[in-house]
Amino acid sequence: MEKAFYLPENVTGDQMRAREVLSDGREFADQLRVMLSSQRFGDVDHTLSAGDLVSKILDSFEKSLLILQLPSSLADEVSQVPVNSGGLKSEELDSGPSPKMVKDRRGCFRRRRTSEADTKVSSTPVEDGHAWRKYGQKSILNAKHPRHYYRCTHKFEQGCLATKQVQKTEEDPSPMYRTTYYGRHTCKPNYTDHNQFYLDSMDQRDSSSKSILLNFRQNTPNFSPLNDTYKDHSTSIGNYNFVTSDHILTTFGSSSTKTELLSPAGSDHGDVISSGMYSCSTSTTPDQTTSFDDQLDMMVAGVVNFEDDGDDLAMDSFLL
DNA sequence: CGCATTTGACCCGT
DNA sequence: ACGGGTCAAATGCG
Repeated sequence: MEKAFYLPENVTGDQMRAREVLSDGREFADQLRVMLSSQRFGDVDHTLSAGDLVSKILDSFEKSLLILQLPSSLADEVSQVPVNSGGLKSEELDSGPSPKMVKDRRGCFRRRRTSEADTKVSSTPVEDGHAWRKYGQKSILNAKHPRHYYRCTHKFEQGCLATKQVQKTEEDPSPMYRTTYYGRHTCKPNYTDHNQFYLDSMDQRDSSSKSILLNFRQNTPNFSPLNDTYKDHSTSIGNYNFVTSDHILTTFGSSSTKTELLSPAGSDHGDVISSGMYSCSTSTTPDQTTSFDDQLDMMVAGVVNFEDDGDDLAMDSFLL
């Protein structure tokens, strides 16, 4: 089934709001470019303020994308709200946990409807660097093994609605694990998590540890930042910057894992944008000092394109 | 003792 | 009615 990314009619208000937010992002990116052109990397204080700007840019993108995807994403979120979130629930909260009333509320959640799902199949259970808490297990019809249900550990602290399902499939040569992710991680993992994941993915060095780069740029065919120089050093994890060798990588956006993005489920623009991480990598070597500024230009240009032509996002993705 | 997992109940969509 | 997703009490574990 194909998911409509955006329906222009009846959403002019959202469109205008998205433009406003994207304009903010463009302004922040511009400020960042000015900042970076006046100073080079290596200054700790400067890096911190640049990080603030990156966060603001990120926030603008996140908000605008959320606005533009409101029809579907909102429906998904609403579908996960307890049915009895009205009078009955508040009544119980006021009177304390009465076992019988609590029992009556069991399972009173609407089932998730058709939301975006990313599926990954691997020979071992996926280690995606996120903290999951198991909340259920079901035997599935015509399946030899039960399905396991996980939610983000930070669901209640940070309202993160990401969930995943893991099912062992009976393949002939060896058992495979099918992991299906629902929703995006809106939580902020701590540095320890990130560092551990970073180390893990660097250790594994297999196909699942490849990074994906979503580069905001115009359709300029002469620009190819992903030459061999970049391939071995760029790793993107969550919202933080990582320097590997002589490269600095700035990662935008939150995502559950990189490998999720490689699944067929993210084949259209809407899915990729909604579930992906948006990153921009560059080098700090002297002969490539213009790269970061160029890419910031392209990131801004991508926003401009978006505003000029809402249907054509003019964004390309690359595998590193 | 606090947190995670297990497991049967409960509810929703088809 | 049934299958699947989620809740929450019971249980396990460090």
